[in-house]
Amino acid sequence: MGRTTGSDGEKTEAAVREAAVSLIARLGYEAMSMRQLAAEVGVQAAALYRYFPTKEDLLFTLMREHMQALIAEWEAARPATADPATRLAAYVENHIAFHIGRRHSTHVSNMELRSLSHDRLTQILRMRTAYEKELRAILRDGAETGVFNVDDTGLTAMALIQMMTGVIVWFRPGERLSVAEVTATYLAMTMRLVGATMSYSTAHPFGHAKDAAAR
Amino acid sequence: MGRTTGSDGEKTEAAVREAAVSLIARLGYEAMSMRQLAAEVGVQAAALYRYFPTKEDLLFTLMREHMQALIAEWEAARPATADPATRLAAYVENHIAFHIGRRHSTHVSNMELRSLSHDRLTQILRMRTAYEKELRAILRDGAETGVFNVDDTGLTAMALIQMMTGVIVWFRPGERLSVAEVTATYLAMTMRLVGATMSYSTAHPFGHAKDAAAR
DNA sequence: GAATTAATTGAACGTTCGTTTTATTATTAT
DNA sequence: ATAATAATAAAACGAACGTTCAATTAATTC
Repeated sequence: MGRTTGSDGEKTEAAVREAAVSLIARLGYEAMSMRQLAAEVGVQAAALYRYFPTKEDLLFTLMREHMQALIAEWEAARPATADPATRLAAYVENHIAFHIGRRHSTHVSNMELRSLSHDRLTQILRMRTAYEKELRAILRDGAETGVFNVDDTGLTAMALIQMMTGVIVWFRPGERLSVAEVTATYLAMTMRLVGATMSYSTAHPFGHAKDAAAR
Repeated sequence: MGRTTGSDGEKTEAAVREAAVSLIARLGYEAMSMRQLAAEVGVQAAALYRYFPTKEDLLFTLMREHMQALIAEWEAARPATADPATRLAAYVENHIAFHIGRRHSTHVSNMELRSLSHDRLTQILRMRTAYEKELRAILRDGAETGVFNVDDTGLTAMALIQMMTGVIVWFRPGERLSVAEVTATYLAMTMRLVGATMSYSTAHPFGHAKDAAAR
């Protein structure tokens, strides 16, 4: 009853974050109790409040960092070229890689939005909108230069994002398909969907035969 | 204190179902309390237990009837033809119309699966799989007869369903786009996505110019 | 080595939860 | 009318919830 030998604030906080993402993804935010989370970390429930003032603060922190990481990875992967097809290919590849790599975190950020307060919901949605805006810009450029055949930029962006993010619902690493195969197939579907007529280059030119060109 | 004048079991049960779908869609299953639901119906919490033995029974009933309705509507809309493109068009149109018309119910059935017991989860997933199997069969027939260009039937089916169902996330009736416009655009995207080369007929040939043919 | 700070425990708080029980009233059948 | 039944209210149950508080021990600083 008191401080535990070898206890370390930073390690405990990291363990709490990790366990929380996993538990919330599996049980849902409302269904996960602070006592359950504490047990998973190997600590008493009261100890959690040293790191997160409330349960909602914990949820918000997880979501904010998820969105920040998503935006940061896209900014790192964004190609310098102005060619819409190449930019779209990079967006698809980055999006799928990120979401497959962070399935639990994505589940949390997509399914638990209603548990946030109004202000915090607005913050998260702002980040999401900023990320989606990048895709809309690519589609618009492609439509204007005639390399894409898109009816409605906004609608197509939403459809593509739903399609791509949906990969986490059914994809399980190590089963029938590899990440590279899934990415290649989604890339091909995306290019057909937007009616891409020109070739495009990809960040992984030697990964798979289908990567090389659209049609 | 006692039976209320004008009270009627059937009406109360219907009111409970309706209020439950709406409340669960808005707050989530775990976050909705039986007292909240009762208040929405205008009744005491204890009265709910006359119609549903437990909260989970209520959830399961809502989900089962949602899935049954989805399958029933598809069986009613399924065209007699063997032409894959026409069948795919009918599937897309039916799917989007159903999900836009039952946004709340869809939200419940898609987001609250983890609150079901193992056995009941299995039952719901079985129905879902049966429905998705229909789409896979259409894609397979199209791929085999050469009218579709599809890499992976199962993956494409999942991608299409995620894309189509995702419409409920952003679509709001009475805003920028009409249901007919959304359906037509999704149909066009679907046909490009599967690489359809032939024309197809639709159940709503006069609804929109884009309905008439692929490309 | 003493004082300070960091990390945690254990117990408790008031609230709310799903559910049950019992009594009471409206409706229906006889 | 009277008996039977259907539909509810009111109150209570124990359990679990998020959170707080005081005490206690480990690590760090001086």
